[in-house]
Amino acid sequence: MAEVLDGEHVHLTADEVHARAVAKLPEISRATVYNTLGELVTLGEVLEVSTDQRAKRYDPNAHRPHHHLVCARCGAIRDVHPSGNPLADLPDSERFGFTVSDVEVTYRGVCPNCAAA
Amino acid sequence: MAEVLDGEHVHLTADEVHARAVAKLPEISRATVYNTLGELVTLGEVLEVSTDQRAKRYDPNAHRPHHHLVCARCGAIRDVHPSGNPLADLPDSERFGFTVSDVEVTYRGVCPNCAAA
DNA sequence: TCCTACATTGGACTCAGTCCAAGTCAAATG
DNA sequence: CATTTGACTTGGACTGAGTCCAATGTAGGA
Repeated sequence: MAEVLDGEHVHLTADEVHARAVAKLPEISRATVYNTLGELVTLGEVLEVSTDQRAKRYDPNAHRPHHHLVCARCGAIRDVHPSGNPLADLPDSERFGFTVSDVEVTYRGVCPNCAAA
Repeated sequence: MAEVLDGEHVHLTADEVHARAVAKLPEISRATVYNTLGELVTLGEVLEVSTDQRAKRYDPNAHRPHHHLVCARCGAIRDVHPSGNPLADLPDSERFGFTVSDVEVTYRGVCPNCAAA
């Protein structure tokens, strides 16, 4: 089942993952897809991305740290590798006692497609 | 109705906003709260924050640019003002033709409360 | 006073995600 | 080989957040 996501450099919703899974295992249920995605997420194999859209998206590219560029109109997502490490930009005085383990940077804008339309 | 959010430096869900609104205008409906929140968002008076939780949260502090520190356990949110400007860290070559207008940085970690528990 | 325009209501609806009892299968055991 | 056990899967019901819309209420203008 993991193969469904593998090699895809796109960011699918759970339903899209389900649709693809069905192509290979016609009997597979949504519950199983959610279970498996959940596992993959806790294993760190896959990343959950919550955009402004309703549905979460799943990012198979969990191994290379990267950020996301989201189109505010159509919701398209691109991976992006900025320079700089925003974690370093957060001084202790701004941590309020939190144990900060992760940063997630989301750039918002309008993609070329939507800008043209 | 805007007053409900005003002065609150917390990040309420729409339902919490509704609950507070009811305290002042007992007849107010959820639909109205969503309408008003939507307007405030497009006016730029209020910020929508999507965490990993299911419900979006609304941030009344839209005027000072800031980022968020989210507790992965309890979902608590704190405003945070890091140094540095991550927009500048995104070279043109990583913009893929997008018109990038905004960055949103979310630090994830565990808050002191949850760490203690 | 009556009309019109518009915001508000409440309730039905959608959609993503979760839950759970029942079913299925395969490996382990007798 | 037959049976038990345990883990995985199923499908369908359920929940919670958000949206939609027809009906109602209200304010202001003629």
